[in-house]
Amino acid sequence: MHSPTQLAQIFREKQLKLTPQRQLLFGLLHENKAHPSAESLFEVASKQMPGISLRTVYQTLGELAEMGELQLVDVGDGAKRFDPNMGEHHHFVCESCGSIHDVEISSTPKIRGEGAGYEVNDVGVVFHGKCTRCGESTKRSPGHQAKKQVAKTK
Amino acid sequence: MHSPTQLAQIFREKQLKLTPQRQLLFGLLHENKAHPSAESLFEVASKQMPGISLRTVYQTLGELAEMGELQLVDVGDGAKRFDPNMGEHHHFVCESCGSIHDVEISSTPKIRGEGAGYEVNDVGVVFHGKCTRCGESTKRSPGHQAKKQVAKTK
DNA sequence: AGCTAATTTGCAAGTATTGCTAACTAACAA
DNA sequence: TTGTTAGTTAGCAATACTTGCAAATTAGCT
Repeated sequence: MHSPTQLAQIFREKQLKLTPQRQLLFGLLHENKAHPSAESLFEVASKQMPGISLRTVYQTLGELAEMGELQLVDVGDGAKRFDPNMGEHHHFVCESCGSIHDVEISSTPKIRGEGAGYEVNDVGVVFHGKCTRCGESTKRSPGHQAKKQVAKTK
Repeated sequence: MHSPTQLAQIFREKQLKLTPQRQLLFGLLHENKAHPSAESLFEVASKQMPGISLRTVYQTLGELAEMGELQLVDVGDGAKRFDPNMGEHHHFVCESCGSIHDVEISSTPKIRGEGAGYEVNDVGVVFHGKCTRCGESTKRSPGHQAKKQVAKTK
């Protein structure tokens, strides 16, 4: 996604207000490689702006996604993740610690078989497995993080 | 997944009971290429066995998935889908009518970049776009089905 | 027919997300 | 600086999907 400064510009042009809530979120999302969920972003945002509403976080994330500034990532664990990296890439999810990493694949897969003729607008590839750290610790502890990131929220 | 007859055998061996509910579901799932959600299966099952509980459908689907008889497919539309086709394949979701089709891709993508070293256990590829029928009707109606299959439930 | 562990059910509860609306405020104008 | 107002925020209710729980039922065996 664009930098907070650029986003400010874009918002102004669209007659959208530059509220402190939005500015905070712009900053938190910028270059964020953690693939946060609305909830986890809310937690971080709350520290810097106590009282900010989870509803606002959802709202803003939704707007940014609609504007093409964020990519929605669904790794199948319930909550949607938001990724500011709009470049073509896919995701690796560690089934041990829940961390999500950007990955590049040799080439975006092409559909074959079954009649073809589909008009493909988007391809999502999600790998599940163990990340480097969790893979190593297999014979020691069952993962370096006690809980999956996802569970953190509750 | 195995045929209803084979499943019966497998269940017996595991001391699991062959209830009419299970038998019905075995039959409904066998060779089912519709990628049904628990709800949609429940609707169909209810016609043949009024009174069957949605809870039972969830229960049974969960058991079969755990036994490796069904594949869980998440296309990011809220409900999980169940696919008896355990062969290696991926999915195409029509963003117009919501239908899901099995697709084969030239080769399962391999991870490159970012340190690599991941232990990959599963790769899920989901294509989003327009299916043949919806692609055709683009200039006529907004899709051949009024509602997305998903919405059907509510 | 009787026993019992497995199963089914209904309902409450949990999680993630959106709809609605009243209160609030950024941005612009006077 | 103050006023105006359209755009925003925040809180809560409501929805959608799924699971936990406990009581009632039943398949499969003796």
